[in-house]
Amino acid sequence: MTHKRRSTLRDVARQAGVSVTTASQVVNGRSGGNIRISEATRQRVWEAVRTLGYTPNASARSLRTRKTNLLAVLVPDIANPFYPQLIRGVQQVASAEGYDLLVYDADDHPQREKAFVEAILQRQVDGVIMVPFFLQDEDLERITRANIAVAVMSGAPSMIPGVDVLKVDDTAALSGLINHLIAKGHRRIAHLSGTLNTIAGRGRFKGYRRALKEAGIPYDQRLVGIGNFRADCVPGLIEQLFAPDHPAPTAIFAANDVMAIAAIYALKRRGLRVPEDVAVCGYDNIPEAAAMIPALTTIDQNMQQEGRMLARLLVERLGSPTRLPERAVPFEFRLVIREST
Amino acid sequence: MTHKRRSTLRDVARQAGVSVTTASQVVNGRSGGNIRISEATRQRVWEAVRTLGYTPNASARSLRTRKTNLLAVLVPDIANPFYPQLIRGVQQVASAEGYDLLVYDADDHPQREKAFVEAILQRQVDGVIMVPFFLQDEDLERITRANIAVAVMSGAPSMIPGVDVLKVDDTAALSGLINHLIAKGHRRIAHLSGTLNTIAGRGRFKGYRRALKEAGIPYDQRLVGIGNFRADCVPGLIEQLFAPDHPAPTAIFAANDVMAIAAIYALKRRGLRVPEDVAVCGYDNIPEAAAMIPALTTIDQNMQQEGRMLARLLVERLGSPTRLPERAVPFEFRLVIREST
DNA sequence: TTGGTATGGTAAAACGTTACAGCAGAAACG
DNA sequence: CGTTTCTGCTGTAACGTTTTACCATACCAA
Repeated sequence: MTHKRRSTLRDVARQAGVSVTTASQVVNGRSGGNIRISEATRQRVWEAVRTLGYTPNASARSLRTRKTNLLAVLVPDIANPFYPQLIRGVQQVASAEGYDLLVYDADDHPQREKAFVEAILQRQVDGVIMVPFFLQDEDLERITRANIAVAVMSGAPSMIPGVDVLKVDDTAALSGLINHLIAKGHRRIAHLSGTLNTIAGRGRFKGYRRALKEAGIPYDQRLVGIGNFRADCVPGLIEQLFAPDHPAPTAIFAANDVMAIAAIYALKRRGLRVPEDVAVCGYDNIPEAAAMIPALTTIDQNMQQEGRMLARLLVERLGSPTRLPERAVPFEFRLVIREST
Repeated sequence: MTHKRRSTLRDVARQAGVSVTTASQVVNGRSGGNIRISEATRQRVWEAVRTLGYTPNASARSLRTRKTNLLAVLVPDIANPFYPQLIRGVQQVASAEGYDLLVYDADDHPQREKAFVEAILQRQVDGVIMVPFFLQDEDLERITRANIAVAVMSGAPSMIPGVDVLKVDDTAALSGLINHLIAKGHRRIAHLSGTLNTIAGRGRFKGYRRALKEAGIPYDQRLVGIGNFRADCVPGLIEQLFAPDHPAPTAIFAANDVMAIAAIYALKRRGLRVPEDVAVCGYDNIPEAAAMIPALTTIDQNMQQEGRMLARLLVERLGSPTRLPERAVPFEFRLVIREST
């Protein structure tokens, strides 16, 4: 069975008895400048559009206008509840502005991030939003050189021309969190780190060390477990932290909520109570954090709103006729103290 | 600052001293049929590609070939941990096959599902994968008429020509689950339903009623709370279920894990123990289900693998020169009994 | 009349690819 | 040596839009 050809603007024009140009102008709702079309022809064109079931061909349009109306978003691990929230936020403004969204899940593999770069270059997307874990500045520059707008969420605001960044400056929040633990009397505070070759992983680790230093607590290597932001690594790390060769921690700061929650369960399975025996806190404030028992103390970054902000930076840049200077927007953090500490 | 033009196939051809046609053939790695190109020319073309940093323009290519290499996936609620897993599965095979992925989060709004249809029609995506909650058969037909391959995950296998379906026939699993509860001695089994105008919501509700009937347990309207698949509705529903005007349930079957987990916490906050006082089970087997305490009894549908299967159905259909008949692939369920029952 | 200026349109050339048909030259064959 | 058959390549026409420049007519003022 051969499919009947999808109707084009030419068909519409013929049907309405006008030129292709006119049909195009009507469909695109042009009116400014010296484009004038009588109400009567408008009607006829729309009528033809309706009877033929015409839908514009996005490829042709993009080819001509050099605009794809496509945004891409790269996340390190879509299974982490943090990122779907971010994506939702991005999608809300993207779709309100007429953009569709390409989503790439790097699944924590560096080469998938690289592949992302290649893909968007071919696709000629209008803009990208990324939470890069492995990509270097040179990769970003390659993208901007291809005239693609970029907004990144990052802790290292390495000002690349034309790249907007949502600046994750969580020093204050991290200090607040650690100080909160200290105020509760904790001295042996452990850290479950994220992947350390990522910016977020390093940032949180550094924040932990800095806050300890400020409080005059010596750093103890045995109280740090190097993890990967995922739940699966946690049981093993807890094992290490509570090894009998050194005094056990009384509090744990995990690099994200996913690990913190996993830690709480691991502790419970060892017969330890949270927060009575060990206090636990996380980072992200994912939905589960508020719901669980004990409710998790954490740092909130309202991911949905962050997504919206990133998308907004992007569409502003895209909408502007002149080349905007890059911006660094700091993002608000909130220390959310709940039952787990 | 005006950007330097991105180089095209013409530039490559000129640089390599060959025709555009030849350049195209080399880049696309054509060799079959009567296309023959000497090794020497090949080298020169690739050399030119490299020095010019040439990247094919996807829009132009799509326009010409009528293939976008784009797949779209529609999910009802990306914040439900079930769907990111599905998306990941889809992406794994999609990207292995050279497709990029458009993701649409309906956020539980019917009109966003409608918008999805419009979007993919314009985009001329090659195929779509959907978990439609509100869309009707006629919407699907509209999509197939536009020559777009469709694979849906659905419990109502309404055989539309050209639409593959991953058939969610969970009757056996549901019976197994309820029978497990009955075997444990439960008679007053409550149900926290999902949104009832969705296929999944109705299906699970029906399964619950059927299983009760088979077991000879009378249906009690007061043991059913109409929910929405999200955690936020649960506390109120628990309130109702345990209202003093009727005997309280001793077991709860929630329409998905997200609600089941919320229910467990709501019960704990009321001072009830799970499973000693009330047994709770869910549906989906999201990652949290295994990790939490008490670990959740649930029905596993291995979402990542489902995503892979859906994507595979699609790419097979796309790869086939002849029009394949629609297929209905049943999907395996597994009753996962853990600590919560 | 002449010229100027709105008004409502149209023709043709892009945008960057790929598909199709064809065409030289060399080699093979009788 | 004439014909056929490979080999390796090229020219041109699409694909469906939007943009630019231009063209009729009609109307109005001088």
